[in-house]
Amino acid sequence: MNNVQNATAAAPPKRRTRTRWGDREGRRRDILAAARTLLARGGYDRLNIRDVARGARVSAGTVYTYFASREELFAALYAERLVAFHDEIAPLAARARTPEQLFVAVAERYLDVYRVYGREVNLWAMLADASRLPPELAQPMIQAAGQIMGLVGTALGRLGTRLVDAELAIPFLWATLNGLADHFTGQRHRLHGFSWPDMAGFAARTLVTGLTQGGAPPRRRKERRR
Amino acid sequence: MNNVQNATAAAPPKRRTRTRWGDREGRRRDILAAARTLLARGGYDRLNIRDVARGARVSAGTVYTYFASREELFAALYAERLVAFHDEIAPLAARARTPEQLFVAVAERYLDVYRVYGREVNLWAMLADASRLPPELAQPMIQAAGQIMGLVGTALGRLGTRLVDAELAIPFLWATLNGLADHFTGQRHRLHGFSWPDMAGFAARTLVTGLTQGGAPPRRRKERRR
DNA sequence: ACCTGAACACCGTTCAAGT
DNA sequence: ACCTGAACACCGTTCAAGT
Repeated sequence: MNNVQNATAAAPPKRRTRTRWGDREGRRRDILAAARTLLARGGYDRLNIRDVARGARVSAGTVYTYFASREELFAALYAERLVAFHDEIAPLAARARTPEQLFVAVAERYLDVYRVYGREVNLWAMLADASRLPPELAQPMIQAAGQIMGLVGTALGRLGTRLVDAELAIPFLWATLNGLADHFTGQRHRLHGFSWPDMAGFAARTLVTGLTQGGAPPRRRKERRR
Repeated sequence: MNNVQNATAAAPPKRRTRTRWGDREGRRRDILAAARTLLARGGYDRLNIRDVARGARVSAGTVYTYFASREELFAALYAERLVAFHDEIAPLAARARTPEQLFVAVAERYLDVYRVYGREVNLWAMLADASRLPPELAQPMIQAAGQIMGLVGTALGRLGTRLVDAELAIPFLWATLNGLADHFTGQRHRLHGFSWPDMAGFAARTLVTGLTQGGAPPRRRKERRR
């Protein structure tokens, strides 16, 4: 879906020189486009309202007639990115032949998302107290997150993977994936020498083994199945 | 000049009421104490240089004669906190009877560290390009981190836990622990209903199982050992 | 009705001036 | 020698004033 709408190159000047007034839709897109560019260049730190305004050819004050805050502007782009992420991993999830492959493919793509959107701001914290984000921005994010989880769940089902405790496994995987992404999008991983592919593969094998065979209380030591 | 450098308890007030001048050691402690209080109250966001200065009863400019930047002041406290963390978990690591217990105990304590120091700033990224942090601040952090890893390694050895690939397992565990801590110190975990003890226990069982039994390339399906 | 941009209330950091 | 605090260069955000 997104691909068609993104053909916003060479903005069409309906009016004369001053297309400005009236077209709020178009200006909103201009603002989002300028913000997207800044974000891609340097993450949340680079998302400067004055730069956004300059990029969208409006004044700083005008940005605030479209988005209540810098955080909200960010949230709008994040929601959009989650949908794109879903669309990216959908074919990969359908194609994966093992749960390990699935994990590696998803993690690989998630790295790009995290690099731009995941570092400084915790959007889910904003979602948690609902008052902070207007429903029209919160709802798409929640929906996209749900669809991503559904996608993974479906793929695991197709592969016949039986998780020990799916309810706990999903947030656990989500936290783990964030931890790995944080590790590898920062410079922290330079303190040891491992590459992302090595680590992603190792994590995939470890997690799949743990999530399909683990889960019994730690004391018992007979067989894995009685 | 002074041979007995370690006898710095109870700073001698050579001057009258204004002990201020001269005693740089003491003032450095004042600044760190003020910063520590602010940090405990609200994390990196609350670490405001003007507030630190006020708390230490010096001017804002003076802070910069002790620490080159806000980040460096933070780093000094972080290094200190890592040493305290090591001392906290040392007896727990010695007492743990299973690797799962070890993980839960360490993770539990780490949550407090992460809540204050781990959120906004990635110190390890600073460490990675060495020029950004002076050696006298970097060295204690690296040393503390090494001692913590050594502690965990020793405990695992005592318990007879054989990791599939210890070299990869350590950074993997570190990333995972950070991911879980981030999940539970933010508000994100409210989106599902699980408590920290439930999740910590689940993570412990999953990771121990995965790290002791996993690791083989995903295609082979015979026994765990040939 | 919609937009502008000066102004406000903050930051981290610097540096001439004081003692 | 050491400390001060005004000043600088930035922020996100607001709002009286323009069109």
